[in-house]
Amino acid sequence: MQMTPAKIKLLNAALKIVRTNGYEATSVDELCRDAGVTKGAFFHHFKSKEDLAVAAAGYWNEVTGKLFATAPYHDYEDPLDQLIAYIDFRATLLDGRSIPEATCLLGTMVQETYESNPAIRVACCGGITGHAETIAEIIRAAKARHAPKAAWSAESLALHTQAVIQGGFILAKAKDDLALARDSILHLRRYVELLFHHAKED
Amino acid sequence: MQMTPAKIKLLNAALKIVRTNGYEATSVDELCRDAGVTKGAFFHHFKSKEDLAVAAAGYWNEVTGKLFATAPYHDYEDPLDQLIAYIDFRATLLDGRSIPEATCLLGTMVQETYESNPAIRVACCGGITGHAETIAEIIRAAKARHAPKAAWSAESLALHTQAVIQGGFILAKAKDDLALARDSILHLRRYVELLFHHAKED
DNA sequence: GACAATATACCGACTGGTTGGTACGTATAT
DNA sequence: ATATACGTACCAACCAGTCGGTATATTGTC
Repeated sequence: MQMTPAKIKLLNAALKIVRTNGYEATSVDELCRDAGVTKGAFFHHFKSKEDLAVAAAGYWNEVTGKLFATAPYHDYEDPLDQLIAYIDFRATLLDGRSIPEATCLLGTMVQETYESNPAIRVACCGGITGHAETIAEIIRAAKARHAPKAAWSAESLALHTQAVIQGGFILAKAKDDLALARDSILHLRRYVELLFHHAKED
Repeated sequence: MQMTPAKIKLLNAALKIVRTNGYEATSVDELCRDAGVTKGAFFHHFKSKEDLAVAAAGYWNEVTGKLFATAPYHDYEDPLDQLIAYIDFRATLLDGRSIPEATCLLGTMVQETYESNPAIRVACCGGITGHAETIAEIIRAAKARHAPKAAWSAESLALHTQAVIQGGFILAKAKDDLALARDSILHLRRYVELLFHHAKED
């Protein structure tokens, strides 16, 4: 998708401001000010504020999709190693970042809009489940190799990884400390290890 | 704290509407309409909308505090059984409820307000960590009895339980299905079992 | 126990600023 | 000559919050 400078600047502003203040508290004027464009430009590219949010979710998926596609966890041969490395990678994504920079646009937006803005909810759902599916693939391979008889499903565990990460962000926001998100990711890592360690014993 | 009818009605309206639409999207007028009182009553009892949010967080802690204090998980003798029963109890709290009814006011509010409304953030933090502390006590006892040498801390695991629950709510909102929250709680249950099962082996 | 004084609980019209969105103009590229 | 990409001025609706008012309890005084 080829994008004009004003559109990209508006999307980047949305990523930044919405993650900081949420969707409802973000005004179109503030978005325009931050992007350095006018309202005319805004409504030329997006037919409404809701439309911008949906586009921002898509843009977020593009940006983070590339980040994960080129991340080092793919380099391991054993899918279980890949999974553990993915979890560690999620932890390193917190390093040196402020809370708004570390948190997820989709989780932030869907919390506010799930009842009132179906279009945004669907866009956020697509992004989260889409990413979870890439992790589910890794888990499927790990399960096939190391725990073929395990009772849990790869899809469910993949979604659980996302729940832990999102929940960690909420605690981090509440306590104003990303260390809480890191701690929860560490528990997640231990869970996965125990899960496969346990399966190997049988 | 003795409360006048209008105040209680406003707080109950806040619990309902904020969990549905979020803090920013909830207007004072809507709150008054739902509570069946006027704006005069609102600003008589609360000096601002932010003040209402802080009071609502306190009210939430009161209501849920009683719920957990009288919950059946306390009846077990073994603290590990209590912990597992607590997790199961959290799962049953999802039964027959709509998403707004099942979700946590504090997690919803802090997501939107952590940067812009410090007073609300602090109130949410207090509620979450306060509840986590009651769980940490149970975990401390369980650890002392069953896993005294374990590497993880009771406080950290207690916070992790809250992160999983909060994260489950986000996935549930995204997919419009509370089953996702239930699934994550089930993974949490398994994690705790593995954690203690593993410790006993050593 | 009568009466005034004061405080509390609530009402509803109003205000000034902000909101998302529109109408219309212009510059540039094809 | 037409479409795209903006800019500027503007608007009605809505927002949180105010203000002067009333009704009812509570308290102090004799």
